[in-house]
Amino acid sequence: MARGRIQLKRIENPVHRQVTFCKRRAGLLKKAKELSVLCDAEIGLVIFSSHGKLYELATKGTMQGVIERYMKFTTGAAQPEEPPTEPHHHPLDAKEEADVLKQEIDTLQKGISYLFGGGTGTMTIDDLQILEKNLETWIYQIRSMKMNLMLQEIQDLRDKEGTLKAANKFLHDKILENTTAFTNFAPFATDSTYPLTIQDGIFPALGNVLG
Amino acid sequence: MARGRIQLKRIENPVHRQVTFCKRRAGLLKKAKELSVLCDAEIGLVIFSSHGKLYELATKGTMQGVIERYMKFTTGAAQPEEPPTEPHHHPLDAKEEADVLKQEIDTLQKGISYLFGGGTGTMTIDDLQILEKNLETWIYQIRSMKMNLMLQEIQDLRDKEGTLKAANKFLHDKILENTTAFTNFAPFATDSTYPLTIQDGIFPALGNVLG
DNA sequence: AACTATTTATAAGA
DNA sequence: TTCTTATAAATAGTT
Repeated sequence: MARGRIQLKRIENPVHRQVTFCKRRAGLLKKAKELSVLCDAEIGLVIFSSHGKLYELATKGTMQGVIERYMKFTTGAAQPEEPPTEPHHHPLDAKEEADVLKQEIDTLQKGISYLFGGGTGTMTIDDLQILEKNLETWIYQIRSMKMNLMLQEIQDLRDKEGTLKAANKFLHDKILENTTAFTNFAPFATDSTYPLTIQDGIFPALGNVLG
Repeated sequence: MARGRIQLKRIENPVHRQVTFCKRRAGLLKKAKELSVLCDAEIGLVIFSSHGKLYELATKGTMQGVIERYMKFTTGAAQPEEPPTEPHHHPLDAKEEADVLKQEIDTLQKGISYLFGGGTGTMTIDDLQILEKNLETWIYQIRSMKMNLMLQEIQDLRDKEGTLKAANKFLHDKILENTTAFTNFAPFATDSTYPLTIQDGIFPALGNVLG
């Protein structure tokens, strides 16, 4: 970020890499601390250097606390949706798929780095071809499956919406009818005409939805 | 850091705090990724906003992997924490996730550009192979965008469904109420009680939906 | 969400 | 490593 840009790729010179690691690590830890203080956020940051050394930061408590909170969050949030009534209510976790793709992309990126980084022969054409095939297949299969599920769910919801709209209109009309009949034939029971007024207050979106 | 310093303390104004959180969170994630790539480090970063929302970054694999490595490191040669179920992930906002992936792809594309720019200028087999992958990332980007739109539509339809369900139940109850009052006070108008029967016949899915 | 004046971070050099 | 310094990035305040 100074005296010339740098490419966003692994620094090959080990001395440069080490220096940059020191500087940027310090910067990153500082930034993390600042964000935590300024915005009242809990942050856990773990850095393993390429040599395997560990650097860590946990604001608001210990790293254990952050990890536990993370665990609770990830395992807890994934569970609570499982309505057995509908056949097409699979949780659409794009996250899981995204993680898979992210890994593939990382692998691919590493392959490219090897390829033009002196050509030390770690990645062959065949390796890349296999990698590419895998990625292509993965993307196609996962996307295809997910797309089908999503299209199905959209269709189901649309159908349900239509049914509900029709039912709603029907019931609405019936209330009008009943109210009219009621006031015509039994004016002494006018207290039962309030629903229409209350309804508009309770469901302000109703006109929008039914209109 | 711009247009005047800020105190290193919690920002009291909630709007300012939220804006700063967004900006600095993006900056921190970017810095973390850069450090990982430049210096070949494995980084796990977990951010809980003050409102409890989770943001995470794991370079080189999953957060589970980082946590396990951290555990192993801190507890010496302790057992790697048993994987609870799957490397489950919370349903992170799809747009957010797509943005992250878009950045990954941008990085990948930048690497490809570098390869082309720094090369001899002629297209080798390797170059063509990488170009092919570049095209693939474009496909992915387009699909990612489409997925976001679909997820949004599903959410909208779900919201609408909720509104309709509530409105429907309300109207349904009102009909019951009216009908009861009616038959109590005006038994001569029993023909107005038919809706409940017809309703079940016309909308067989209604019970399912409302139940 | 953009813009821009400043502050910060940092790459290169010593 | 650490210091310096020129320059790139980040971002606070504003629109």
